Amino acid sequence: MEKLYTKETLRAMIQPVTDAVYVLNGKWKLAILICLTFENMRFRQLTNEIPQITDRMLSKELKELETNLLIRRTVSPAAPKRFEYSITDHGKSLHNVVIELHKWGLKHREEISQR
Amino acid sequence: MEKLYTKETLRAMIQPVTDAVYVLNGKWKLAILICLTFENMRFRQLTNEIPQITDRMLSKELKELETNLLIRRTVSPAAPKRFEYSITDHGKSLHNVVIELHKWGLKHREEISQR
DNA sequence: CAGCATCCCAAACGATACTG
DNA sequence: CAGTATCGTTTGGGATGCTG
Repeated sequence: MEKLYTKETLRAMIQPVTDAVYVLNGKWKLAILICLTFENMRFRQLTNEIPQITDRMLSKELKELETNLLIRRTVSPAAPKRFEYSITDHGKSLHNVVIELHKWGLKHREEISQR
Repeated sequence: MEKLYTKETLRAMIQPVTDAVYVLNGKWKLAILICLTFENMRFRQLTNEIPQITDRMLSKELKELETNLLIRRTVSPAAPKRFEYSITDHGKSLHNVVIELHKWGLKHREEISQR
């Protein structure tokens, strides 16, 4: 983001960037997405992967992720019914964002711990 | 984030990614950062660039950004004193994150508006 | 197992007024 | 200009218990 960017270009970035963080916000959203990146999971599996989360919050966060088309909930028709959560293509498109956040998160921890 | 990643690798990503969004969270943080990417700015300039923000919120967000070493506040010694905010190298290191968030934010808006 | 309902506390945010 | 103080509202989130 050097001076290659005009003021107008930068101004135009604010809204999309703000939108993005807004969607990803919530204490557990990224954790859930990262889990579902590895494999489809059921509700109880997710609570095991993310031990501190409560049922209430998992339920809420899953709904919001679904609303934003980042994950999908499927019910197997046959008894016993299985409820499974999986990441959508749109969710997968967060790949680069997650990678960059990860890199920067590590860097930031170092930076902060040094002072 | 395909199956190149083991479950352990993905588990290890959760904390850094969560750290990163935590730091960037707050309704105006990225907006401020993007503004300061273009040029150093004074308090009142920032409120002009980001019309909806209140003095209180700008003040709060600036402090948090400074605590996290993303921006710097400098006071010119000569009268009249000038208080200026500028982005730090660490703040600039968010470049890739911002770029990816921007790209994804645009994509997301399209995705959502289609349904 | 897969949640939802309720209650409650803390943090985020906004509006307004005021100060050096 | 560059903020701070105070107050009220809204949202986020934890604890617990209940349901199909």
